[in-house]
Amino acid sequence: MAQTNTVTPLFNDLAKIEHDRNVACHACSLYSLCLPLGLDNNDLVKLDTIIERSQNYKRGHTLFTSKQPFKSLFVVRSGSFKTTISAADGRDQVTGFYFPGEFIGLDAIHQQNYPSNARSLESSSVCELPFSNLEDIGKEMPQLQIQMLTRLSKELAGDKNLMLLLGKKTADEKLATFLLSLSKRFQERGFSATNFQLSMSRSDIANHLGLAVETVSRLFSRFQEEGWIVIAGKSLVIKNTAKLEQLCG
Amino acid sequence: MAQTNTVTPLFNDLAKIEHDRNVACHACSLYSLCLPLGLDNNDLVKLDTIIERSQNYKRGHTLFTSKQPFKSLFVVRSGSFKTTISAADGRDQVTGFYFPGEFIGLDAIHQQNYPSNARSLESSSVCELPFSNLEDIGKEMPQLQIQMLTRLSKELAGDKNLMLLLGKKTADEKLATFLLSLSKRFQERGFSATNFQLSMSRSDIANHLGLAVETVSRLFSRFQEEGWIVIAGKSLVIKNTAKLEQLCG
DNA sequence: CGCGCGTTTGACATGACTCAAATGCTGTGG
DNA sequence: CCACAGCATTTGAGTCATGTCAAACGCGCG
Repeated sequence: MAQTNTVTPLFNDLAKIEHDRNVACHACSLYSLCLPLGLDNNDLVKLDTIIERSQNYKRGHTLFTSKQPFKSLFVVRSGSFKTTISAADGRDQVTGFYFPGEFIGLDAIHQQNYPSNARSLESSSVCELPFSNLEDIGKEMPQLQIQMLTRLSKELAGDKNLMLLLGKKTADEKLATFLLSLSKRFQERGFSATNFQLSMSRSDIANHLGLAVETVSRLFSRFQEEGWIVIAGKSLVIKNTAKLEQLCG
Repeated sequence: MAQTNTVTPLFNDLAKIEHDRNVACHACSLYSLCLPLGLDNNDLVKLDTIIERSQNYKRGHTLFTSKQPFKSLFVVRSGSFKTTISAADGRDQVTGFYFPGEFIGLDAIHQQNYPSNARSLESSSVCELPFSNLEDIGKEMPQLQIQMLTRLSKELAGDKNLMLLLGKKTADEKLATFLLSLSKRFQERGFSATNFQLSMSRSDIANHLGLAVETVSRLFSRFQEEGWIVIAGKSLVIKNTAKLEQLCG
């Protein structure tokens, strides 16, 4: 249980990370998690001229939908987002949740229009990378393209694991896996691995994990009865990480 | 029903596409589907010196497993492959099937070891791209990196659709979607969209779709009773594409 | 402060799984 | 070339995890 939360607030608030639109990459608190990692100073300056920093969006803001032409990639600067794809009949699947430093729109690079939809789960902001520019400067900044390849590959590997989750895991295993995945990502961002806010709704979680809302609700209740977590609305405390790891399957 | 099968054999045999190890990219029958697309002549010559063409593997050959260090990407030259990832307890998920011209190993770029396993489903061969080299020549052949980005993005988009399938679709919808996906990929390779061989076992199909083998078997039987397909062992004939499309959900 | 929606909880239904057994196919060795 | 062994596939019967329907609750937003 002995967590080393050096400079960590009790509850994360990703929306508060960075609201200043004028912070350059080299001064951004996300520097070590974000795109510019590995770029030299010259390239960093170039990148700063390309990136467009968004205003602060409120909850439910649509970054893009599958009907819109692909123009830009986005990196979350603060807050969080979800992406979804829609079947012909309107059913949709939450394909991912995105936190500061993570890319949104990587699945769009190869085509005219975004194949998915992206919207904010809370007060949020992004850095926007116009893609036409990015392609042009590929030759000038090969290191940036390597970064892009790395990011794409990482998301791909994550999605393969989600396929394992959706295809093979039980409801218990799904939720345990999901909670630990969130935990790890919060920790990577310097927040507590055991105390955080779920910015997404129960129904978003259920949808993402291929479950019914009611099932997720029941699981939360049972996990709490068992003493593995404490859940109150959107606030989550993980009390028994080892047990959850064991549950992951 | 009026299919225009111009130069198409009755049944596809991907294993027969190209067995000559000495065919250079520019002369390869897969040229238009493969990596070199968009490269100028100079780059194509360079690429030819980098690529290593494998011998002909037999069914069940392991290209790599998740324990091995990441060295190369592979492009299927003939035959077909499946990739899987394994959970801690040994359960595994078939994450994809790969046909001539398609990349295997893209999810490995960002890390030391392959995160998944790849093995051939039939007599098969590959072109191997040692990745260290590829990274070095990124500057020289930016167009190649764009191709890589495009491929990665395409696979990512495909995987998002698989998440929709695994998370939201019924067994009927899953199988219909799967069969049409195969159909489309065969057609892209110049084969019949309605007559082909399933190189993967029922249990591979079941696993990939998040179903039990018995369910898949029953579905094949029922689809046949309904007159939508004719299935005999590994040979499939699609009789009613429209119905399957309607079933996709 | 009150309305509305998100969440929780309960009761019941069912699609798909598991277990079991028959059948069929494939590759191998005599 | 055929016979056999072993594995893949099919088919049937019964169960179960999770979904669906319904209703109460309560938090958060306006």
